Amino acid sequence: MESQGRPPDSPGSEPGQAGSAREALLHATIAYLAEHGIGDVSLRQLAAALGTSHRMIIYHFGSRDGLLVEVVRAMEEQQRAALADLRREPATSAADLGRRMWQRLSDPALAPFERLFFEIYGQALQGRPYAQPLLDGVVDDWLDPLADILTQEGLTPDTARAQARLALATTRGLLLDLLATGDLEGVNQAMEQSLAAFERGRE
Amino acid sequence: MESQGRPPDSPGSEPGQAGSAREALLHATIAYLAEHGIGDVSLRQLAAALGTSHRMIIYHFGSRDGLLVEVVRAMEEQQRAALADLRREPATSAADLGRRMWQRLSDPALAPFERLFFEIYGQALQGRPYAQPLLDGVVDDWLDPLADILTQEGLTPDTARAQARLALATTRGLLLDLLATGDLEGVNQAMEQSLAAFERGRE
DNA sequence: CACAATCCGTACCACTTGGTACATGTACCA
DNA sequence: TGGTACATGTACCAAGTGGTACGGATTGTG
Repeated sequence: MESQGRPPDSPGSEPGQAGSAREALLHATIAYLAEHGIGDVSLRQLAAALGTSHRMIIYHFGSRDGLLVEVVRAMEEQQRAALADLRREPATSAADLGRRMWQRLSDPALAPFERLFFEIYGQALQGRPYAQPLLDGVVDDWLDPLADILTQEGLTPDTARAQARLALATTRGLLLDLLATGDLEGVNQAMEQSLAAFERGRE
Repeated sequence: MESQGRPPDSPGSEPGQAGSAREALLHATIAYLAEHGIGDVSLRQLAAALGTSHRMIIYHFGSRDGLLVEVVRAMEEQQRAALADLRREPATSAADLGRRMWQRLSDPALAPFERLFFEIYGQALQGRPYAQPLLDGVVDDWLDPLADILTQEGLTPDTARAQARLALATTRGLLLDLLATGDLEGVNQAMEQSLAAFERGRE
């Protein structure tokens, strides 16, 4: 008599996971936070906006922070998926690959998520516990695949790693700029300079 | 009979400003926030930590957000002062100047302030009103002086501006990396690659 | 002196917070 | 049919929130 009673709402979810109501709630939360930020959102505000009660959030995630942890985790998964996407595309050169990736990231449609990313990043740097999971791997998870691409271009492992780190930092720095100023053209020029300098170094 | 009564505690402050008690409170606040972040700090916690009462913060700054606005403003002033410092030093080349500036910024002693900076930046991107003053000029205030330095090196105004933007973004991106990973050596290597690439482009 | 201004503390308020207790509904299985 | 786990709503709580009212020092100036 170890499993009786009502199963989770929809049986089509991974084993060990709670039901799909939880999943739906999680994704709705991410969409909401992308628009409103994470800073001033209370259980009740959030629940009301999501059309449920704060009790449900507690039920599914244990606590407010429990929910936020899951949000961060889900966002990391999204990032990793984007990275996998990127690597599947056949690209002519590393620089061109960078160009395409940048074009993707600078799409205004992604801005809300990037704002959320930097907000949580900031919180994580200040030690807010729910945000900590983002910090682990926020750099390292990108370093290996980026360095891979660059070693395939003929860079030595050490240079490739440093260059990967640089590319990541440049991208994030320019995103920060873009989100603050909205000056897409100016930021694009800066990115182009960076890529051009890299190409010049390759010859 | 327009100015009678008790003057501010210490007479050594700008005219039109409130007294030095206010100033002292402000600086103590900055020091405190650098250590604890801005996210979860309430009036009362802050007042207690500063050895005063929350009433005093309201008295001097009108509201919690009023204080935070002043904190942000003061931090901007600090940034501008650092920039002025930087430009006063005679430097051999733009790249060397960049090296020295980076050495300064990557000093662990500055980490708390940089964490605070990025936290507020994140809040500003989400529209938190007190943080908005940081957003105006967070890029532009650096662009002109940096572009100046680069035009003096012989770059055309357009390239100088783009390069300035790039340098700023790279610096901030690498700081973000450094604060998350603590890997000073790795980040230094990336910065060195960036500066080397710039120098290579100059020949 | 009396007045004015700065400065600061105590007490209080209405409201919101995260979280809990408990009852209830619902769908499944034995 | 009755039990059980999932799911959800209502009511509640202690604690903390930003902010105000008000009273009182302190320290100058006329």
